[in-house]
Amino acid sequence: MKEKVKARSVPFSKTRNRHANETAEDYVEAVAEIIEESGECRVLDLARHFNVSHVTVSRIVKRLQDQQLLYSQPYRPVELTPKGAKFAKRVRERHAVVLAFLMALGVDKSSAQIDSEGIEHHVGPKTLAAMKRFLES
Amino acid sequence: MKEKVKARSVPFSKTRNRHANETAEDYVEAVAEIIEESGECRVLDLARHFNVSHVTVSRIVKRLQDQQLLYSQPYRPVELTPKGAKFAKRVRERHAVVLAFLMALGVDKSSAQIDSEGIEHHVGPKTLAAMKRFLES
DNA sequence: CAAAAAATGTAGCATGAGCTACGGTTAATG
DNA sequence: CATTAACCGTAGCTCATGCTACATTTTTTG
Repeated sequence: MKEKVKARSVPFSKTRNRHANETAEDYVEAVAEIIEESGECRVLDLARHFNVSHVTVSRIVKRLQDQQLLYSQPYRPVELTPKGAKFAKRVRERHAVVLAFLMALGVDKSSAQIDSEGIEHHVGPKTLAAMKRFLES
Repeated sequence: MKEKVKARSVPFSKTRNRHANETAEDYVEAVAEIIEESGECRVLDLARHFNVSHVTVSRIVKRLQDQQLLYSQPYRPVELTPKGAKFAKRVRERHAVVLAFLMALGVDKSSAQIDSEGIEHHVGPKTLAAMKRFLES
């Protein structure tokens, strides 16, 4: 007889959850950019953006909709909820700071673009502030 | 009327593989540190280090052994293969540079330690070189 | 406006990383 | 030296992210 599965006690320190949060940041950021560039964001736009199948995208969109970051209806474009738009704004600003910072450090644009996309998720408030100070000097 | 959104010139690598590689970096680095500090590295040392169950550790150790980065026998300490030792050296040096760099930027030690552990995995050769130049000036 | 093309959705599978429960080994110690 | 404690392995579950194959809906077009 199997026992009942107990509830998780510490949900957010673990790698799996951290990665899921990074995915949320990436998707919300991409949705905001694609809407800004082309007026609307389709599932396939995201699939091409992340170089991933549309299936992967639509499952993640569903989860982010459950988290009230995105909104979409079947066969319709993906939109940002107000919560998602605020989240996207923060993420995009942080990304812009990291990118500008790396270039100011002397990293070429191409490398800076690649590295900033990985680094941005791990830049805490203190580090972000330090990068801003550096950019202003 | 919407325009096509083209895929990024340097697309995201597949997230799952990226994460697996980060895990390899983290584990190899931790094994090297633990051996240096206490003479040997047990599965439970790693479990405590990453705040994870021993089951998770032993599965990952098994995979890294298949990749010839680690070596272990049942109920025995985990060791680095020659390949793993070289890998660990590179990873630890990069980590040290990132940590020193953040502190030199003015980030407090505690924040720098936390952020450097996330950032290190995404610091490419060009960015690493730029950080080293900064540290020397 | 019907047929073809494009876009999405669903089913079902793989792998990585997390867990608990349980059992087997090794090391400590009374 | 027999127990106990610590350590480790295996079974079997969840969830997140990948996929292909196939079904459905929307859009384009002949």
